[in-house]
Amino acid sequence: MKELPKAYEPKKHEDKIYKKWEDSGFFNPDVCIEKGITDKDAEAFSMVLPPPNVTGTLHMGHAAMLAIEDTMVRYHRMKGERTLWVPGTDHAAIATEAKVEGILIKEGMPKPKEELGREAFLDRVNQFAQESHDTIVNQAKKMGTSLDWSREAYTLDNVRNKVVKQVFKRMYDDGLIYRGYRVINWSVKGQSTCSDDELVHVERPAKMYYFKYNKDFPITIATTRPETKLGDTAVAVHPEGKYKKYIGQEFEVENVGQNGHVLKIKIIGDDHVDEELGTGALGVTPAHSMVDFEMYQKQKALDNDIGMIQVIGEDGNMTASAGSEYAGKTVKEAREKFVEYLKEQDLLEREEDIVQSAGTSERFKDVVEPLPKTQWFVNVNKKFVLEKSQIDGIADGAEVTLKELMQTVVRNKQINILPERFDKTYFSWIDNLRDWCISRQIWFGHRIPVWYKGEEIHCGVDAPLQSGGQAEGEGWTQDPDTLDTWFSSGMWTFSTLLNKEIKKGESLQDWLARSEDFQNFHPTQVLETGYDIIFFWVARMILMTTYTLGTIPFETVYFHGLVRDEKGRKMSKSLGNIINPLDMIEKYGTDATRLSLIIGTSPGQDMKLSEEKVEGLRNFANKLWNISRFMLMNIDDVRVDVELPEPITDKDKFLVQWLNHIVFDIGKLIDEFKLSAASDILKNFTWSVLADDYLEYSKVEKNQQLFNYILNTILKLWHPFMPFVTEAIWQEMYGDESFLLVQKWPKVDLELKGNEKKINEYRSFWIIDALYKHINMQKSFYKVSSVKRIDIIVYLLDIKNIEDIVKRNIEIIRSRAKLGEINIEIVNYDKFKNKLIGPSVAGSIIVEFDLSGAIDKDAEKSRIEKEIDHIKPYVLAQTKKLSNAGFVDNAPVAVVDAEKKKLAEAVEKLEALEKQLGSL
RNA sequence: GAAUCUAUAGCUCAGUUGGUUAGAGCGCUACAUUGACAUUGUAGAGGUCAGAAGUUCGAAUCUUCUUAGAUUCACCA
Repeated sequence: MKELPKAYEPKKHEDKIYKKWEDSGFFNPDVCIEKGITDKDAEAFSMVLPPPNVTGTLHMGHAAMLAIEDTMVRYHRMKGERTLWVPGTDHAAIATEAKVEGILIKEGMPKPKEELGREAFLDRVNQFAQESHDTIVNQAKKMGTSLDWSREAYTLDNVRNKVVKQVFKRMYDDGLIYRGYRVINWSVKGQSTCSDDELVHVERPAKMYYFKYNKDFPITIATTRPETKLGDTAVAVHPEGKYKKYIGQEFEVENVGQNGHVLKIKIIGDDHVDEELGTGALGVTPAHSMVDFEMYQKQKALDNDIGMIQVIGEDGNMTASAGSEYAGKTVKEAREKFVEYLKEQDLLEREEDIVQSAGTSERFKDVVEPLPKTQWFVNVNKKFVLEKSQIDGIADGAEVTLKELMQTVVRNKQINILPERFDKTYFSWIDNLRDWCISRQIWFGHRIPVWYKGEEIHCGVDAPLQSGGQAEGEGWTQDPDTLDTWFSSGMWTFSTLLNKEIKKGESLQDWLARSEDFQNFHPTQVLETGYDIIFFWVARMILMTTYTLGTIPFETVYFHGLVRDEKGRKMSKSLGNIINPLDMIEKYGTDATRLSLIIGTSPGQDMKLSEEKVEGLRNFANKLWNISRFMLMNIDDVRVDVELPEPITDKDKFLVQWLNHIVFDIGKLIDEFKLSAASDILKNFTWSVLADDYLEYSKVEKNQQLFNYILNTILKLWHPFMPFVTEAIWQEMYGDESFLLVQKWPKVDLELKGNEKKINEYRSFWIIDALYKHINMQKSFYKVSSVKRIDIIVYLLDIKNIEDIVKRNIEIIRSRAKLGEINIEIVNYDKFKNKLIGPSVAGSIIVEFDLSGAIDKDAEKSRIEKEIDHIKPYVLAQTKKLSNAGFVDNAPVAVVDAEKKKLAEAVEKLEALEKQLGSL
């Protein structure tokens, strides 16, 4: 017999247990195989951790992700699968660089990059990344994550760098990566490009100006950005619209915005122009608008070069091309000056207040300036040959585009997205996808593996060699830019599984071939992440993996919702509503924190979290502890491998069939990714069925071996959700050489599951439970102290065959309901004529209480009346339903029978109640 | 402008392919409590399932519309 302390104190156990788990090596599938815990031929289950930013700290979003993933991983490990969960961190290029730059500036270095130079600056960033890396890793451990730390990866380490370069080169050779002069999103503040997906649209008030370039120009245009009009080269009108006649004409427009600024404006036709909007004509500024640039390209393809004038520079100021009066002015100053000029010249027809949404850089927060620049792009529409394909519907050597690859694997369900509705989001994103700008003008990241020497370009994994074979060839300089961070994270599922030993000159194919982890664990089974990075990351992984390997990166994508506060608002510093997971862990324990992020949530649906919820689950963890404490006090000798004994008593049979059912359901639900439902059902079973009912009944009569079996099973079932408290109990029971972490998941007794007759027999205890609850309720209703041992007579109506079971369990009832004498009589209903009795139990048992005149007649009367009011309409409705030919003819027989039965029971009950009322 | 999601008890949510007299937890009310657990137990009050129309023998569940809220994408001349 063991005795646990009275309450579970998470802090006393969690860190100690985590350390034991880590030391055991069981997070590593190789160790599990070596120690004979996992069969080497067992099915694989692998997952990568969406790498948190190195400079980040744990927030509720991470906590939810870690809780959900760890629950899946632990379940599969216990099922005996070769289970691998790979950890890692993301260098988060711009975010990290900007953070370190900010720190250095604060420390009194106004221009860190200039002052330190590339190498020294990067040293500082790397140093910072290393330090904060440990923070996030330790926080992940606090969550109880069973990640295999021996395989930890980093998006910017040597292995990842090598594979990034290899893939870049292959895409370059396939013509999918190209260098082009195009309009990109430029962050003046960050002095870098950003991709379309990194823009956040912000609503802000603006003014729309309607004007003509000059008095002689025939068409009025409208714009919110007059200053860019200094760089207009065309006016676009609808090809069939009111300005049709001007199409093809060219105007030399003088004095635009200032004396002497001449613009050549061609009138072009374009479908994009909407006659109803603005003036029905728009000034085309190819250098400072994506849409205008596309028109420019379209015209060029038609051999009609309309030209391009860049009037805003990378510093955010007007260029010399804007004219001498504007050059060097800020955009704002230029706009004011231009509008002033229009007014003076009487060219401004009207201005209008509007709300416009402006694209801002997610990282730098400033409004981006579209401008033309030579950058590296991934062409998503170009055909290439996919040599080897394991994608359904695409053969080896087929010609495809990246877009097609991304579409195919989701459409053919090789990749399943949960919840399914994100399919639509995914497809519509791909439909509108433009070429992906991958070069960034920052230093922290994978440097573009391209070297220039005059007009020559060299793309390769290594720098171009001189003929002598020394290092970097003379005269060659590497492109200074680095790659978009998502370019490297796009390879995360396979780049983390590569053999860490790098061989110079080796092809990716050979490298993959000698990477055991890759052979064993790719594709991964599940990718679990927030839906906010579906485009950034999920889509890019699909792109990179299908391209590089001709296969999928993962089979299922599971999106969790965003964690919001109890009012459904986003958690933010300014609102002061942030719930810090580490505070919750400190206060209520990791298990409660984890479960609060799983129970009551569903995929893709934002979840509201309150401290009260975590608190409630802390209570549950303690309940589980005390359930175990109680059971252990009643077991002389606990055994890990205890067998399920053949249940003898009615209550044991009842519990056994229910437990069997639960084991089946939990497994099924987890397999279907319904973690919330699984934990909810399990919690309900544990608290009300096991603790409140079964264990209470067991105080009268115990079965040690069954206790042992139930306890083992319940701890196993809970382990994936609440790893610490369950492991703590387990090790109290079996010593710290035994790990619940790697115990075998409980099995469903299929013989019992399939045997309906046996199940019915095992369930028959329900009538005893109902009888007990009925007695309890009556005592409560009549305000009889629950401990007062009153006498009762139990009348069994001789219509149901329940005599045996009631007699067998009479002691259980007496003891639990705290009764005195119980007499059992088998009677006919007539016995109750003109008598005051309570309602029946299931229409077959009537209980008479000896209250020695304690009954309040009025109270009883109103109670019965209330019950009659409740049941009467039901009987009427039910009768009507059953006399409706439409129902009886159309509904399935089983349904009709069930309804008939329900009616019969209700009628019986109603009659009894009416009789009682009459006797009052 | 387009798409998607949400609307069920005071609060947070369940409600499986349409067959419920619509459930749980928290909160509230009353009572109980000396060895598993006050981080507890028992009982109770509380809902015309956002609104309207339709399909059906039957709708919280399916369809359409309306209202409110949220998110994403696009446009922004």
